[in-house]
Amino acid sequence: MKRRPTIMDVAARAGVSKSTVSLVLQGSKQVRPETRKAVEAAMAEIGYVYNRAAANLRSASVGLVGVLINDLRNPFFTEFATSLQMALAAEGYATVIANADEDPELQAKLVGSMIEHGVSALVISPAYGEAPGTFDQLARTGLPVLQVLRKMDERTDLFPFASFDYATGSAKAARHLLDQGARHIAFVGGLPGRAITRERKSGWREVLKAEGLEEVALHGKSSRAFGMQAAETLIADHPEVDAAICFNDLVALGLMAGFARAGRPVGDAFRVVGFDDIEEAAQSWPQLSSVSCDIAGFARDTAARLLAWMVEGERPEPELRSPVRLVARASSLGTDA
Amino acid sequence: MKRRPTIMDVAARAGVSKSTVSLVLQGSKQVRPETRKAVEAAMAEIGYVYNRAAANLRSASVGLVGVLINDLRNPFFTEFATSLQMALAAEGYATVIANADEDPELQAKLVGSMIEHGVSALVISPAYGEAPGTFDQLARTGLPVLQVLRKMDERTDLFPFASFDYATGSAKAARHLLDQGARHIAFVGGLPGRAITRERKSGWREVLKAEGLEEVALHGKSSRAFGMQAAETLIADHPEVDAAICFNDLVALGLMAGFARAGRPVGDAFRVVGFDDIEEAAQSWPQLSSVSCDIAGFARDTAARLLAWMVEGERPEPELRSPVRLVARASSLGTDA
DNA sequence: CATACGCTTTGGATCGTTCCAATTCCAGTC
DNA sequence: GACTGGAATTGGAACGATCCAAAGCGTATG
Repeated sequence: MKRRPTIMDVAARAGVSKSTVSLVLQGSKQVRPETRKAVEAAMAEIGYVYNRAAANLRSASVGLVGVLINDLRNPFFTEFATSLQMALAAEGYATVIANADEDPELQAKLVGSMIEHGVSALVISPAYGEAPGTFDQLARTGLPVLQVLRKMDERTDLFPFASFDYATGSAKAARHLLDQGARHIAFVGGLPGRAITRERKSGWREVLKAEGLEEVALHGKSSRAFGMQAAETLIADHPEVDAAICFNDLVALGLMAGFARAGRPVGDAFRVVGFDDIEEAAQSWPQLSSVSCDIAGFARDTAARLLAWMVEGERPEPELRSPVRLVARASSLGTDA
Repeated sequence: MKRRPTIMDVAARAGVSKSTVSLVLQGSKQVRPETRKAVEAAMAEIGYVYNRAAANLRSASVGLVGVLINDLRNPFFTEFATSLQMALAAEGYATVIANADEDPELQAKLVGSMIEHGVSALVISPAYGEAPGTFDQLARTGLPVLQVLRKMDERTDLFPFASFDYATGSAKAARHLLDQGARHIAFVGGLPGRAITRERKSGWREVLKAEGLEEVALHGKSSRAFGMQAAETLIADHPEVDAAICFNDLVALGLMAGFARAGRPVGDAFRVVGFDDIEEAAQSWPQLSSVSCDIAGFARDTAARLLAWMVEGERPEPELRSPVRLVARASSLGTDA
């Protein structure tokens, strides 16, 4: 088993000093082109691979960004993570993605592991729950840390927060359903007590209040399964309800499947709007109306804000809300449309 | 801006030498419990964080595994990656996940980046296409590399391969559809010419040949959108077809949505079986029959094989096929069932 | 009281890179 | 031919951990 070649081996092979090799590696323009060529040839010949650990030891590490996601199985978050990775890759930054699986303890472990591995910044969509000291540990490192999509720590001066303007989206959805003739709009999904549930309900609630309409809300896990179950509940216990805003598209798709199973397909007699506008929303039957969050664009903005912070030292504003857009499709417009 | 504390600072604070601190970090049992306590207290007080780069420099790096996935947006692969990460985390290994986005060049860059960051092993579900020298580069490093789910490099002695026994699954699905009374079974989805498409078709083809039945196959991207389009094609051009085996569940769900849109819901007059048994299969309407690949179990097995290789030096067998299971649901049994 | 023996602890060398100050090189000038 | 100045190159120190051989310490043994 031969050991991995180092810049010393490259230097010997190319007949220069290790310092010169280092300069070539850093793309310095003060080495003569011929020397550079020779060094590069030597590297190729002996199969040299850069040892970033050694480099990071000497100079403050740059170039590795940690992305920690509460639930990577949710396509919305997957899309965010992969878009962010691509945006950062375009700028020459490597990314490590990890999945906390909604487990605050695992999340704390992963944060520790990322810091140990020398990430120079962190983007985190936190898991809810008791995370003793995770954010204190982060604060102590002084690393740039961005909270996105969810907020665990209120110190947004330390950990700036960015998300979407869900409240306005929710209001848009409610107005749209009223325009389509709905009179009894339920809210379905979302765990009670969470900030994001409050936000996604707030616009709906205000519109209903303004119109003097009654509020029906069913809370639960944000899954397809809960959506199906909610369909049964609505049909049995709230027959007057003729439309629903769902916490997210997964719930909405489950709800539509539930109505289909009961022989009452969604579209004309019952209208549905979801949240997130995942890819599948445009491909379901009927096509699902949804409050569209441009997650890829959001990921690009996040990358830009993070880089401005890392490179220019320009601290982002503590709280940012990206605008959302209502995409009306057959599930709220009716199947003839 | 204060610099990050080192073991020297901890040592000074605890009144011991740096070597002792190092022993504590490594959990050596030859330090006196009281000394350990003192060191741990000192670490907590000054907020010490371990610098893994420095450690890896001295001792051959252990504990970081790279996971490179061709398409992380596909829930099947997301499930694999996250399950693998959790299985490895349970053994104390950190994992970095990256998404090659079906781009061989990006894949080559990511492989390079992972090696630079000192991963001690790699699990890769490769993107198809020209990847000049990516695997040669890997071979030179001598790292343990496992190919999973897809095979790019035929040198399975160097890069052992593991996947599912799709051929048998495909045969099971075809037999099942015949048992349900179908006579004209189409195969839908999968890009032509790819090994995985051949595998997932082969069992179907053999069964049809044995029964002397005609083969209809529609190839295309493995997406919902293609499934919907395929539904139209089948209805228009192949009205005799009364069942379909789909390349994966996404295509099957799209196909079902397409039939629903055409007013011909799947279940009794037309039967469908998919591949992968993703979570959504059990939650669609009608529920989707699927060739179930126990991806979480597969991920656990992969972790075990990888660790045996890394730790014991026990090279895995070059090719492994995990068994699959047909899960029959309403989409093939009929909606009354 | 000297010796031996575990159990703990320790100083120095080391890993592969970058940074810095110093040196060499080379053409141009007086 | 000596001197100058900028460009190119170089050797040594440094980064923060681990590893190793050796030393310290307290107790049991002869």
